[in-house]
Amino acid sequence: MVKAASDHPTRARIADVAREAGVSKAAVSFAFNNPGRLRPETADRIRQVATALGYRPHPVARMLTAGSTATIGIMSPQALAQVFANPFFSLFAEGVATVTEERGFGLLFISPLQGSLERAMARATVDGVIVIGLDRRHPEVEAIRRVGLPTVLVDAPAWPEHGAIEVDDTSGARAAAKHLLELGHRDILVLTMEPSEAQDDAASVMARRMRGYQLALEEYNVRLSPDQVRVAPPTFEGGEQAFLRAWEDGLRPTAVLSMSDAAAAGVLQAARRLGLSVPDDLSVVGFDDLPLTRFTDPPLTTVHQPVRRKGEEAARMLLSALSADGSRAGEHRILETRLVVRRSTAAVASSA
Amino acid sequence: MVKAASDHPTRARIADVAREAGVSKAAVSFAFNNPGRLRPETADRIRQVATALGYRPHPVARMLTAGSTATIGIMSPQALAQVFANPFFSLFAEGVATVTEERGFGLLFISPLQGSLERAMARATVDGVIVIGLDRRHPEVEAIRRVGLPTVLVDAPAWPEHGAIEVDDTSGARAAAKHLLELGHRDILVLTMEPSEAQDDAASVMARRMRGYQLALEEYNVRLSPDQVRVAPPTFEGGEQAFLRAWEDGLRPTAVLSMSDAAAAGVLQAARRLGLSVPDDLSVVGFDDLPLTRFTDPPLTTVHQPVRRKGEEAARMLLSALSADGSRAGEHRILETRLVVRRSTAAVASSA
DNA sequence: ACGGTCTTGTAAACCGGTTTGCAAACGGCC
DNA sequence: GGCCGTTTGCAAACCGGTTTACAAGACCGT
Repeated sequence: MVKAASDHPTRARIADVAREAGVSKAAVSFAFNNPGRLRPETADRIRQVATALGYRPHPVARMLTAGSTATIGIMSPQALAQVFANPFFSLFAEGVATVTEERGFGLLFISPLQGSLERAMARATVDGVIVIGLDRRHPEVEAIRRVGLPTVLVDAPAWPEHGAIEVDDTSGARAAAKHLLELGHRDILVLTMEPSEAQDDAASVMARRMRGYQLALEEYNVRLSPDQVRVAPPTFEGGEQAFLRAWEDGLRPTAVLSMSDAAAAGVLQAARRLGLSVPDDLSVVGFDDLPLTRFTDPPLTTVHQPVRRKGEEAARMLLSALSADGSRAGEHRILETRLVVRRSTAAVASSA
Repeated sequence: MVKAASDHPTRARIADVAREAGVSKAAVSFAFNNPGRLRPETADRIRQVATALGYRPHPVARMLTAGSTATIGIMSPQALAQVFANPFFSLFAEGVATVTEERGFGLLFISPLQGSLERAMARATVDGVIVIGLDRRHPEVEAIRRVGLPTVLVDAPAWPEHGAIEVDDTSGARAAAKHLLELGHRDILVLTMEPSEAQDDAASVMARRMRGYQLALEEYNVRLSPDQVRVAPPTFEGGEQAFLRAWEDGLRPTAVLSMSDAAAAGVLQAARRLGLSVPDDLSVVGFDDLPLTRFTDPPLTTVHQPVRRKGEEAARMLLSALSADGSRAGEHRILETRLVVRRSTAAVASSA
């Protein structure tokens, strides 16, 4: 292995400082971490030599003896580029970051390395992991578990020994559908986020949301044909395309239930292109209540979930599991969702 | 120091595996990293014992001997929460991530720890750093330099020995202003991102953009009163507030030059509230060309800068500096900007 | 002058791996 | 049977710090 290259010429080590200052390595270490053990003037001299040499203790070596990294990982199955492109993640990370930062912890993003999450996991120098976007079926999850790193699972039912944070997707989705039904809509297009195989896992976010929709629809005796459920990746383009295609296929829904705000925003755009007025000709409901709903025209009716708080709670749980007390070790929280009615929904037009 | 707590009960160490398999530590190491050195069946047996014990080599220890962390840092002076809330950063990080990930590097975010970037720096286990949002005046930059970590500075002139990536802010800003002037606008409100002290540094992004605006204005003999230059934090709310306040102060600009897209979007919203039609009554130009411009109504005219590519280039430069060849060590690149005219700008109304 | 406590510093062990140098066992060949 | 080259494994050194256990002086009281 070609070491160096990383440490430019060669950085000063503790031994260099010790030699230069005419003391032992231990003394140098004390000068930084336990100055009380040294005569003040000795400590000063050592520190001076250290700064003169541009010495900084090698963080990795320090971690090794400390036995902890003071860093936690956020692990997700997507490539990092996708993660950052997704405003949902940014918001979640924001929540995590506020608490880790406040407690002096670093934050490392763990994403598949050469396609393997496990490989990435093996290289990750973290004290604990927050897993998001991974349900129990993923084999990686079992791998993580075996490694025995403290873990909090987000949006997925956890094993009893680990913490978990979920959100009441079903109620939120149900409220969204009910809202449309109460406004008189019967012809509804549903936009889900991923192909339906992924929905088979009853524990997945999408399955839970779909169940919520269905619950409300059944109350009103409305049936959804398979044609009325379409996949729209949670992006602006995803929603735009999906709606346009549905329109081309002859569908003429009066309302859209989207599982993501981004796709909902795309639908807004598509509607404009088709000359449809929102909400007069078409009602649209999103999901998540991301900041981007502030930009849309009209402002988007959507299901709010406390994404940032989800991140905060996950971080707090994990940190508590790390700190010896471990009070919240196996905790399992479900946060609430609620419908936020803005201006993208209205009563169905009286006739065609 | 309370070690453990991080390693749940106590994870298996290499010595445990060695004892259990009846071999030496060296053999265990070989079984993973250099199986050729062992008789195949021995290697197999060792690996079996290892997985049985749930052993994974301690990544920190590994780093220490490897002499490299295979991780690079993105350092910014803002708190992480702000970083993730800022779509500009997300986009930049996206660029960085695509190349680091592809090359098998991890990504660590470095932000001030208890107010000190230097402290954060000291704890960061990285092979190199990409610095963004920090100009040369920051004392921390000198500190980093002393530490001698390979560095690439983004949006700030670098020292000769380090790489740097900039963007031609001035030309972009100038084109934006010129565009408005050609449309006949003479009464223009400028929205900058931070208080003016920060603009004093001629090297700062804001100063460069302001210079671009001024250059165009001078060409048309248009003067800006101090009142016409306002601070709007690069957020939706920032732009909204700033415009409303200007309006209250009696200003009646026909156009707005915003240094951020987010603030520009806020202006759009404010205009709507004031009953102004964009672009008929008010023209708005943003900066950066972030994805959010897709959501605004009307689509935002803005200055495009290749944010993602900036991230990619920065990462590539740093990685090249790390790899022994170091071909691009002291490189200094300036990427282009260009005006993207969409639908938030139009000729000034013929009269009042 | 002597034993006891405090101060100041050092040597060595340790964290958990990787790598080098050496040695025992093995096999082939003359 | 003796010599030599491979295989296969081990012991020990090392990465760069921290921490423990101990020692040498200084200081103190009696």
